[in-house]
Parts: sequence; structure tokens; C-alpha cells
Amino acid sequence: MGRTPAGQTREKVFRFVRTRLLAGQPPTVREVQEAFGFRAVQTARQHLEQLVEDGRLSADRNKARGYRLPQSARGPRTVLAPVLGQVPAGALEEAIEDPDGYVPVDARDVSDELFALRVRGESMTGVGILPDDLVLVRRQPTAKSGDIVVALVDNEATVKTFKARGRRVELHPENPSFEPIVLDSDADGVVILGKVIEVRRTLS
Amino acid sequence: MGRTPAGQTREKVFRFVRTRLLAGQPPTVREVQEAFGFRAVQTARQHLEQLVEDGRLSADRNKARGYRLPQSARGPRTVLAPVLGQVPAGALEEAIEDPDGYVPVDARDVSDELFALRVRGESMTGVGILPDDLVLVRRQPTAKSGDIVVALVDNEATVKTFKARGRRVELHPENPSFEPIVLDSDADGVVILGKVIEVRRTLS
DNA sequence: CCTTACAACAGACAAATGTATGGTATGATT
DNA sequence: AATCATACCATACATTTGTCTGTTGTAAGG
Repeated sequence: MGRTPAGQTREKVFRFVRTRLLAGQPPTVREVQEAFGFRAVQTARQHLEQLVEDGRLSADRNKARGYRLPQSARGPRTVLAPVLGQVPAGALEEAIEDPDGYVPVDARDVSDELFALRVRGESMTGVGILPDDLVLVRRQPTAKSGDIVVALVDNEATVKTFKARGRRVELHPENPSFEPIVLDSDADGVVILGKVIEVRRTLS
Repeated sequence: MGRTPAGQTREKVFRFVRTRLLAGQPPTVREVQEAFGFRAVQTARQHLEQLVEDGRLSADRNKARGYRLPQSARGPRTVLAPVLGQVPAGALEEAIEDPDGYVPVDARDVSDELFALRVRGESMTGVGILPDDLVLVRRQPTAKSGDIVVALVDNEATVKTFKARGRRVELHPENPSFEPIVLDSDADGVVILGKVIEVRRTLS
């Protein structure tokens, strides 16, 4: 009966199970057994039970593939946000129906409606938003002063800093080469699509 | 025996299963049965089998909780990269074991080993990498000239642009207020932890 | 030497779960 | 009316899988 130093094998078992769980395929006790070459089911089971006792795993008793990650160890809830290429006039709904792809996002609030947009132009370089960056947007019809928003101006989606100035609304670029857009909040000229909550850039 | 319009129930079954799968908890046939109040296991099974035949699901035969999402219907393969707070001298392995959290990443290559690091300092503002940004890093021991890398200098992880200059290695900041670091590639002074493949910034 | 603790093994049982066979009812089609 | 397809039910069976009981070997401490 080969014997391994204390706790060493258990650590590997934990990683094996965690990997499988994160991949969405909870393992059975016997799959753990085979993965480690144990000749007895019970050996695998003892490790698993010990991990549960240590709080590193949780278990649905008497259920097939019943081992889970406890709430604490669990990763963030991930949702997929559609990546939109073009957002022609008001056609946000349709654009969301036919996205260019999806990106995974850590869902803080599952009720949030998210989408992603690729940035065009250099108007926001001053705050580190560069051309071709991807902005994650939470849909909302209004914004607070200082928020970076996606707004529909002249049938085109644009990323700007939102400023409320009395009865007016200003959309400020963050680049001295560009001019602010000033609009009457009553006018139909301005439509807030949502607020930018994250910026992503892929390198190379 | 109540009867439902053609295909209507099946659609709901599919959504139920998909939701469970995305949540990492594959359902059993009987769980589907109960979720829809079928009085026969077989009813649930027929729906599931039909979905498999339609290519909307795939199945591991004779396995508990064996229904899966087929590759096509699956979104981008999402993996979770550990977010590291501190990376003390060479202790990358240990740091990965005890992360501050995880972020979802679209895994182009599953074999890649990824981790995330929070940026400190303003040395890379020139390329839009600001303090408190999160950089996603693919572990690799070498880099090409021009790559933005995470390197270990004086027991501290730092983000810089990598430049090979003959027998020397240079780590360039992207901010005129900072000085490049020049090192002998032979010396132990430089350890490349990996290459930055993505930059993320959360707003507000 | 004795005790204790741990890692692993062997064999068996029972619950959970996938699968099969045959039947009833309803609607559409011919 | 006859036929066919679909949705559903009832029951049984076989495999997978979780769980239990008891045992062996090794290491550490008294």
C-alpha cells in the first residue's frame, strides 16, 4: 500500500475537482478514484469527505456528482454580453439579436442588461480609452454628471463623458482636439444608451 | 393526459437544461421530469433525446447527469483567471493558489496559463494602462521585442514594454517621467512572468 | 512495545439515475 | 374512417454511483 505524505494527495484531489467543477462537469467519486489510480473507491471518497469537512468543498448527499464549490470558493457568476458592431438609429434591440460575438462578464447584478461596443476614434484617449478598445455598457436611459456614457448622436453611437448643465446636456470628449457636444435635454438629439462600466483592450 | 402544442414544451425543457448547465449543475432526467411535473420519467427523457437528435444538446450515454451543451451552442469557452494581489519573489505558484478572486476570460487557447494582476503606478499611462487597471497575463518565460510583459524586478512584479537589445534586455516604461531598466539577459535580475494579453478597467 | 493517526485497500449494499417496452390520448392528414 | 405523428403515462430493469463495514501498512509519540 503506497502511502503519500500527509495532505499532499488531498491537495491534488481538490484541484482536480475544482477544475472539473469550473468546467461544468462535476466528477463522480469513481472518476476521482480513477484519475488518481486509487484501487478503492473509498480512498477517493475519504479525500472528498475530508475536503468537505475542511470547508473546501460542499456536497449534495446521495446525489450523483454531488460535490460543489462552497459559495466562498466559487468564482464570479459569469454572463455573456453581446458584442455589437454597429448601432444604427435606435436599432439597439435588433443589434443585440445579431451580435458579432460574446464576451464573458462578471455579473455583479444579474438583472443588468449588458452589451459591448468597439470604440472608434480617439476622442477619449485622455482617460485611457483608445480606438478599438471594447467598452462594456450597462443599458440605462439616464446618467449622472461625470459618467462615461454611450449616446446616440446623429444616428451614431459615441462614447463621451456626460455632464448635466442646468437644462442642457453636454457630451465631453477627453481629448483637447475634439469639441464638446452641447444639447438641449428636451430635444430629441440626445439618447443615452447606457453607461460604460468597463473598458477592455486586447493586445497583439 | 394533458397535451401541449408541438415543440412548445421542448423549448422550455431546452432552456431549463441550458440554464442548469451554464450554472455548472447538469440536471438528471428525473430532475427535468419534476421541474415540469411530468408523471413519467420517459416523458422528460423523450424531450431530452429529441433535443439531442436536433443537435441542441449532446449526451454522455449511461452517465449520470450526462447531458451537455454541444460545442456549437456553447458560448466562448470561458475560463477563470485568478486575480493576484502581490507577487513576491518567485512565489507565483503560491500566489495563484490563494488568489484575491477570479475574472472570466474568453479562452482562445485552453492550454494557456492565465492570471490577472492589478497595475500599480503610472509608468504605462502612455499606452492607456492606468493605475488600478487589471492586466491579464499569459504565463511564458520569454517575450518578443515590443511585447508588454510582467517581469520580476527586485522582487516586485512590474509591467513594462520588453525590448531585446543584443545581449541586453530593456524594460521600457511608457511614460517620459520614468527611466528604462537595462539588464544583462544572463544576469538573474530579470525574470519574465508572462505577456500581457488584455487590459481591463472597471469604472465607478 | 503500545497506542494513535493517517493513507490506502477490499468487498458489499443501496440509492440514484439512465434506459427500455408497451400503452393511452389528441390532433392533423389522407 | 383510417392512418400517422406527437405528447404523455406506467412500470420495469440495468447501470452508475454514493455509502458502509472492516482490514492492512506506515509513521510518529509515549
